[in-house]
Parts: sequence; C-alpha cells; structure tokens
Amino acid sequence: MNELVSVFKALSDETRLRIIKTLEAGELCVCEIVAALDMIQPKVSFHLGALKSAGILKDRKQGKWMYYRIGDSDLFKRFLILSVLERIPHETHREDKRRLREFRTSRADIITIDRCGSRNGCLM
Amino acid sequence: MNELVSVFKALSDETRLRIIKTLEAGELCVCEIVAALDMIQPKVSFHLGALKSAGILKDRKQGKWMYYRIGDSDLFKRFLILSVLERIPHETHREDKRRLREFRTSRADIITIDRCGSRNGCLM
DNA sequence: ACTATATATCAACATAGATTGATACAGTTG
DNA sequence: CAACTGTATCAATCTATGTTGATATATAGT
Repeated sequence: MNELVSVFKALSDETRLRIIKTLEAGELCVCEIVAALDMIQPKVSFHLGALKSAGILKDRKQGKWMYYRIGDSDLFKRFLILSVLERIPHETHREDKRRLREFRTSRADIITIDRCGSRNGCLM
Repeated sequence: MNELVSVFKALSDETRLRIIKTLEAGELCVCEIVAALDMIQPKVSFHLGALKSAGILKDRKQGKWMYYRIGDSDLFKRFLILSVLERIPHETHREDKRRLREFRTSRADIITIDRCGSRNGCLM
C-alpha cells in the first residue's frame, strides 16, 4: 500500500514527468537534464532523487558524471511509465527536446549510451 | 499533462486509496465510508471531493444522503483504479470491510445499490 | 415548527513537499 | 597542487496539502 502511494506521489509532479519524458531518449547525465529542462541543478537533483527512491529511475556513476535512466522496474511501474510517455503531448516536450539536442551537440565529451545500446534513443 | 498530474496526485494518499478499495463493494453514502474508515466526517468529505474532482469518483444525491461510486472514467483511469484495487493487501482492507458490514447491518435504512445492480458488490 | 441526521464548507492550524542560494565533495585537467 | 566541473546536500523559505472543530445547509421525522 505504501509503495503504491510512493509511486503515485513520485509521478504527481510536472517536473518529474518532464524528466521521465526526457529520459525516453535514453540515459542522460544530470547536466544534460538540467539543460533540457532549463532549471537550476539542485532542483533537478532533488527530483531525480525522488524518482530514484520511488524505484522509477536507476543511476550509474562514471567519472564526474552521474547518469540516470528509466529503470527496469516491475510490470506495473513499467506500464505507468509507458502511459506517462505516451500521454505527454508533443508540444509540451518539444522545447525540452530542442534544448537537449543543442546541449548535446555542443558537448561531445558527454557520451551517453541508452538502455538499448543505440545512440538515438529507444522505446524501452 | 496537468490532468495526468492530477490523477496521480489524487491516488497518492493512503486514505483515498482506502476509500477506493471500500467502494469496490459498490456505491456507498458518506456516513458508510466514515464508519468503514473510522475517521471524522469532514476528513472523509475532503478526500471524496479530491477524488471526485480528479474524475475518479461520481456522486449522486438522494434525500439527505450523498452516494459515491467509482466513476465510469476513461480506460486509463479505469486501469489505474483496477491496479489499486488488486494491489491493496487484504489485511489492510479487512478492518474497513468489517466496520462497513457492521454499520450496514445496524442501519437498514441506508439502502445502496451498486453499479451492477447487485447487493453484494461488483468487480466493476 | 422543532429536533435530529447527513453532508459540505470554512478557518485555523499542522505537516509535507518544492525551490533556491550556498557549500561541500569528488573527479578531472592543466 | 591549483583551478575547474559535475553533482549532492543543507538550511531557509515558500507553497501546497491534510486535519480538525465549528458551523451552515438541507432533508426527514415527530
């Protein structure tokens, strides 16, 4: 019951849904997410922490970068995440995607590999 | 996006999940829900209001009673509600169910008809 | 009309959650 | 090692949400 509440709580925030949608493109480091959402870093870290402790995101440290990705959660969480992904309107996400692209091309040093091993994002 | 957030927000509270689970038995009036959850009435009304404005519950007034039921929502909400129902552990719900039974037998004047027309609860 | 019951709403308060500037810390680069 | 970069965390603050006693309103029964 409490886990159920936690998962719903984690998903009931617009910033966190934007993060999830942004991570559809694959694994990203914090500074990329900061750039995509155009928010200050402590705020993004706070929400990443919330999503992680709800078991929705996983992280991985490499050098000075901390990479986050949509986690291999149980079926129910997976379904919720997919619903979120497909329900966020394109317009809402467009600017985030544009800023992410811009940042990533300007920063070739940050190499992220998504969960599918591809470099172009994956559909989980 | 905002509706998505509202639905998750409505579901991220233990009291509200208990209400949903209790309404699995079918349509109930506020005083029955108050008895089942063993909470004060304004509190229950507050949470019923929250669930109603998120489009999860519907209400119906008859005489001095206000009856609430799980609403005929869209497929996604329906799925979420079913997930909640099946995920709330039996032990958690047992006492609520017992108090409801007790109250209903002591109060034959409150006649509720659930969405299936049956008197024994329905599975949506 | 009077009393009792069912419910919603309000105001006051309590608690939890989000935001932000500052800072600490780890890792990297020169 | 000194300067820089990426990230987490903290304290202060702000905002949203939940809780409760009191009360208003509606309906019902006497």
